[in-house]
Amino acid sequence: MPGGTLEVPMIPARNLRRHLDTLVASAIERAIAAGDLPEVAIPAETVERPKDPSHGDYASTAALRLARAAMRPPLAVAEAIAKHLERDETIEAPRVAPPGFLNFRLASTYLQDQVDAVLREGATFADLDLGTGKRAQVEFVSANPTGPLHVGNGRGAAIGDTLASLLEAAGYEVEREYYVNDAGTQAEVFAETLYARYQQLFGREAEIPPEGYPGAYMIEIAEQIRAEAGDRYLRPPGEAPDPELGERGIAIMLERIRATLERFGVRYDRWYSERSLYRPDGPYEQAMALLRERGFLVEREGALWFASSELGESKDNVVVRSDGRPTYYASDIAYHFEKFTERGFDLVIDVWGADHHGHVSRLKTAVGALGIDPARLHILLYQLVTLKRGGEVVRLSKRGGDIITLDELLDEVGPDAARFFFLQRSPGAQMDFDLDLAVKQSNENPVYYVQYAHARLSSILQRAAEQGLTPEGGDVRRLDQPHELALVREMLKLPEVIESCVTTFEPHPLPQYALDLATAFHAFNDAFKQQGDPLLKVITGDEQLSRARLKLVAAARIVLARVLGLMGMSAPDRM
RNA sequence: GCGGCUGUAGCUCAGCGGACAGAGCACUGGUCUUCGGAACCAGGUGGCGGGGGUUCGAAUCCCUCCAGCCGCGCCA
Repeated sequence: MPGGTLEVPMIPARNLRRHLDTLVASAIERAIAAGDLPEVAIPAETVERPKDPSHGDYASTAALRLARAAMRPPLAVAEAIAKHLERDETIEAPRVAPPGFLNFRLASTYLQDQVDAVLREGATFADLDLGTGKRAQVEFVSANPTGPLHVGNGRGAAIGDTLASLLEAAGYEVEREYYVNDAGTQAEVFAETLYARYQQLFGREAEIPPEGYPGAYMIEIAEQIRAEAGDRYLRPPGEAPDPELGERGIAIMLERIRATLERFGVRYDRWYSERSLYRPDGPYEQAMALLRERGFLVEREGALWFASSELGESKDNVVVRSDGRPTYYASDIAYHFEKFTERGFDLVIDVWGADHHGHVSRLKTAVGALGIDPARLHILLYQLVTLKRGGEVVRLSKRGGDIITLDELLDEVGPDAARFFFLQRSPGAQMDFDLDLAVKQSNENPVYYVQYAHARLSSILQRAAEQGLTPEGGDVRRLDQPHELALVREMLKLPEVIESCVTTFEPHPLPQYALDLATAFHAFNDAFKQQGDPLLKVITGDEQLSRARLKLVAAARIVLARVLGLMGMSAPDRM
């Protein structure tokens, strides 16, 4: 640190946009005070990133928005704002561009200083404080433990897990949860199917129920139980199965699901049993009591209904069937009641397959009826996945039980590529998963392009270290080449990318950003080849310059590793 | 029938009120005796499903039509 000079706290990259917004707003105020602009309301948040980098790093549309109220041409308004704009260390002089934009370019010295800032912040670079002090829960996958996870569940897993990581980066304290449907009809049918397969192993005639699970995995589970417990669950013909058999089967299925997810890089903080909602004086009883108290429960046709039509829903919905058993809807109400009250999450995110979208509004209505602000619940829907191979759609037939499992996908393309491809598309878009492209270990595959950049970064640092060269003592002011500054510019976008992902609850900008960052690095790294100038290499004869560039390399590596980490992908040092 | 999602470059998809519409793949032509070529540079490609409207400005908002998918059980 240079001594003697006044230390002004540097504007961190994560606050740049807001900082520029403030600069523009106060410039407008001063312009008004000076009589260069008439009295007008000051627009908020006018600064954005222009699509075209030649327009600068940021641009304000304030003049375009004010023109009408100010009764002046937008260009004149822009000039007036520019005239009064206070400059600081972050930007160069703003430029006015037709039809009335105010364009900002980050100052080279600011960019250079950010390299040191990244090195100082390390893995916490790009952390935000949006969620500081708040607790969030992300519940995802939550597939019925009645069969193996399929490819669609993989999409939900990638989205949910990455969203959780993004929330953590934004300062939230996050819990990842899997809701286990171990109660209800599906679990019963599963148990019946399992008992049928189990009996078959002992040579009995037994048929799986019409709506049962025909997949071969049910035979495997039955075999596993026979191997562990012999004929303990065999009952006289015609009798209902031992409830413990079903439980044991579900436990086995769940363990398989857990192993698949682990392989995919997903770890849960909690596996929440649906059945546990029904404990005495538990969430189910409490939630229903509260709804009854508030007059939202009505008995009709022998069943108990939630009077959701009074609350704007298209119809009422059954919560307790006429046979006395609660519906899944009742479970979900109780489950969410428990999330908000007993566990006190500030924010709850459910990641669901789009086939459940009809349930979204109903659940939010119920949450509201329980006195909880429905805005605290965000339900993220993702569309179905189609697999493609050789340009042909891989047909998925659920009937025959020959779905493509997530395990099979992981066998074929590996977790890193699978996650990258799942994350690339916005959740709302149906996606085609191109197996051919995902498997390719070549430049055609964006996954390797990104990871390769990380490996190259690592390799440079290592090679330098072998020559006794480290970033230590490098002077970032030596970083003045266009490719160097372009790389820094790209690095500084990460906090904004994270903020955007978190506020929209959608992680899909991450892969594109990873690609952009990798591109900026590759261009920087190969500039010397392109320009035929060996002095542009990181490791040159100029030791001080080398150290400065090693700082840039080390900082870029930190940022790229962070992005890969957020996506749940590995950041290899060699490939 | 009602409701939701989707329709953007040859393919897969971003962009969702602002500056000539972008990325990856595919395609074409170059670079470099390579700090790892799984690299770099350059190039063409569409005017955003059709129509109407709002706006200084629309792929982005509104209306309508068309197409695909999903939902509308005392299944989850």
